[in-house]
Amino acid sequence: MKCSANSRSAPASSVAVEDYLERILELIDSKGYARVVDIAAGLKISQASVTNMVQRLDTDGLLKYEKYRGLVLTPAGETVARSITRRHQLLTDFLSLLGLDARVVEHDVEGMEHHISPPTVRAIESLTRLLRRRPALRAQLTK
Amino acid sequence: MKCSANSRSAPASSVAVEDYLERILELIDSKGYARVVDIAAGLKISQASVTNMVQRLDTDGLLKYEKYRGLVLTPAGETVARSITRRHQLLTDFLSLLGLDARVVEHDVEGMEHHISPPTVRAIESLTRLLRRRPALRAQLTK
DNA sequence: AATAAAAGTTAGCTGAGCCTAACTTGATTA
DNA sequence: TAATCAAGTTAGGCTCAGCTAACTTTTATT
Repeated sequence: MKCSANSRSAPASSVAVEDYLERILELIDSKGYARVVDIAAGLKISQASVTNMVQRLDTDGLLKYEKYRGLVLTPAGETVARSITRRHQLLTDFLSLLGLDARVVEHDVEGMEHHISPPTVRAIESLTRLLRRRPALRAQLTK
Repeated sequence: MKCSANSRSAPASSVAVEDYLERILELIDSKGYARVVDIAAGLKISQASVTNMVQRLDTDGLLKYEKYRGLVLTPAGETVARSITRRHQLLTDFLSLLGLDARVVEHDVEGMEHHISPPTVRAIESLTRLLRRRPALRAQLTK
């Protein structure tokens, strides 16, 4: 067969989907629930766009959504959300260790986090540990 | 004023625009010219899509395009193209030094290259030099 | 020079993901 | 409890960047 592994699944979570799930997980972890209005504010998009996407994420089995009532992540959705969150945290740690400005870090991480595959995540984790373990290395980075 | 620096410019080169310019530069550097059919093959999209985009890039001042005749990059286009090419090369070198498989490197670089800003480029260059200079460090990365 | 093949273009369509405006639902409070 | 206001939803529209099918132009072959 042409398609990989699971025959009836969502179309390999796009950048937008990952951004939504990441934000939703963060809201749930911090406030206990995720409202449309907060997701919209967090992603700096309109509430209408959020409603739309949330309906699609429900259809795709990434969350359970009840009109006007609220939403919860499904295990599948939480897996994606945790994965992107981990990549976000890792890249933030890594770039920060290189001495980059927090604003640059945030901006670049937001772009990069959607594009690193598991082996690369592991390799950067390894490198990050090394840089932490041996602060002297960091001193050699200037210029 | 609200918009930055130059009032009448292209909309801050999207991922797609960067992909086109990168491919065009590579074709010009290797064969001396860039044909629609080769750009299409390189990016794995239809010739029609290339024609469309090339017209837009002309409008945006990133290349000079003459129907049926061919195209050349403008200085502005070449600047963008060289910048993305540099980022591509740098990320490829960097991830390869971490011991990642060539296919993974290629895939991830293609995603990441559009999202690293100049300070991050410089920081990763610095780190890459360090890893090259001290091969023993690389040995400590496994696990 | 005629014709066949390759390259390039146009027209029209699609889907993702955003928007605004107008409407509905639910929560708050007078 | 009724009115108000915040939150949520729907409808319709836009841009970007891709597609196919049909057509035109250029190049190559005979």
